[in-house]
Amino acid sequence: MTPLVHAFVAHFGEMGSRWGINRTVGQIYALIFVSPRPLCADEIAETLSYSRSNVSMGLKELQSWRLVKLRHMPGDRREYFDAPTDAWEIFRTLAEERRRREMEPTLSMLRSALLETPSSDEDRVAQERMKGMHDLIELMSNWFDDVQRLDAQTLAKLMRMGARVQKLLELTGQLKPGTKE
Amino acid sequence: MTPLVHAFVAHFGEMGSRWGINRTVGQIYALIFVSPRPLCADEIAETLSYSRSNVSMGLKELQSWRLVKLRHMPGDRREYFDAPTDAWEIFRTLAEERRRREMEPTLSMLRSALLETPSSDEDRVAQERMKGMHDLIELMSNWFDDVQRLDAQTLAKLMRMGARVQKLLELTGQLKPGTKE
DNA sequence: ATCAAATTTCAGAAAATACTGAAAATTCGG
DNA sequence: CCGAATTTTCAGTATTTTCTGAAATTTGAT
Repeated sequence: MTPLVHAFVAHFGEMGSRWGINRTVGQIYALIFVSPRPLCADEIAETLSYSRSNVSMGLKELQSWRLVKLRHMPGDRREYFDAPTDAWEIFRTLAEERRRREMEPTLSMLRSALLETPSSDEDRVAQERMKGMHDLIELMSNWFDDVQRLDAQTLAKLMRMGARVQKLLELTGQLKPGTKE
Repeated sequence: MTPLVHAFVAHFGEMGSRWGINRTVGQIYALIFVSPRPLCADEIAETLSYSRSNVSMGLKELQSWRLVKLRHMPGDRREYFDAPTDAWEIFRTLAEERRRREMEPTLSMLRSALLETPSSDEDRVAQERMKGMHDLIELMSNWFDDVQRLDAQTLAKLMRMGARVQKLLELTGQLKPGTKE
């Protein structure tokens, strides 16, 4: 590993826990991401000094996140892995997986909590707040869904417009501030 | 705790680790969020059966996330805590803190990695990929910044428009698909 | 200033998570 | 279908993180 790659891999190892993956998984991903060619488990284990079995589990985890893809090299039975390099594609995948893992379970818990008949004033207050949370999460979830369908270029343009989008829409009369709904 | 509140608190405890906070912190937050009045550390420790010191640390953590606010009750020297109930405000806070904790460190690592002179073809490939990642993270970061400034109502409207925003902007001629930049 | 009430700190215990090596299972060329 | 190459599983160990209780510190009313 060159010093440049080493620094990148180490950073992903350190950040891993903040991102909800562990050190090994972070480092494996980083290594595959910058590698000019697909890597097999043995090479990864060797490079990062992790046991073969740990790398195997890490690769499973990365596959479940859809962050790495399984490849086969002609005349070699080993499994090789590479990672999408298009940042937008990675972002889409991550957003989708995070929604699925971090938002959906909460959304369904909230949905059923809101169906319960409140047994006290406390419960009524609690349900009110859960309603606010539920509605926002649902809105965000649907928005994500929607926006996922735009192509990367359009999305990039919209992002570069940022808040100016609002001004523009006001002009078209589609978005009048101060109007309900 | 009523069964309704209990279910909510338990869910936040379980999801905590996925969200980058621990079980205690998740439960403390959930409890404060649905409570009709501010709570003091002792009440929280009592209700959740955690030690007083654990609750103290959890509250520190929640304050560092700006998810709970310190309050004082007249004639009582204990510290009470409540949480913003406006879902949009919570979302803004979370987005900002997550950017700060999960994106900024990586952005600065990438910035310095991109300043290095590549020592090989491997490094050149690695830098190319890091550039793609850097540019997207930076774009998202700036977009967040920008969008944070819009008021909740406008933001909600924009989200409800979702992908339709694109169609509308095409009409105004501000966003022509297939045009570079 | 004093002192009791309240909060924080921190070293060590408990719990959860990550990692390894050996054994089991799978895969595929012959 | 045999057997070597490869991957996966899993029980046990190591590491990290969380949690507690006791002691130290801070706070504010008198």
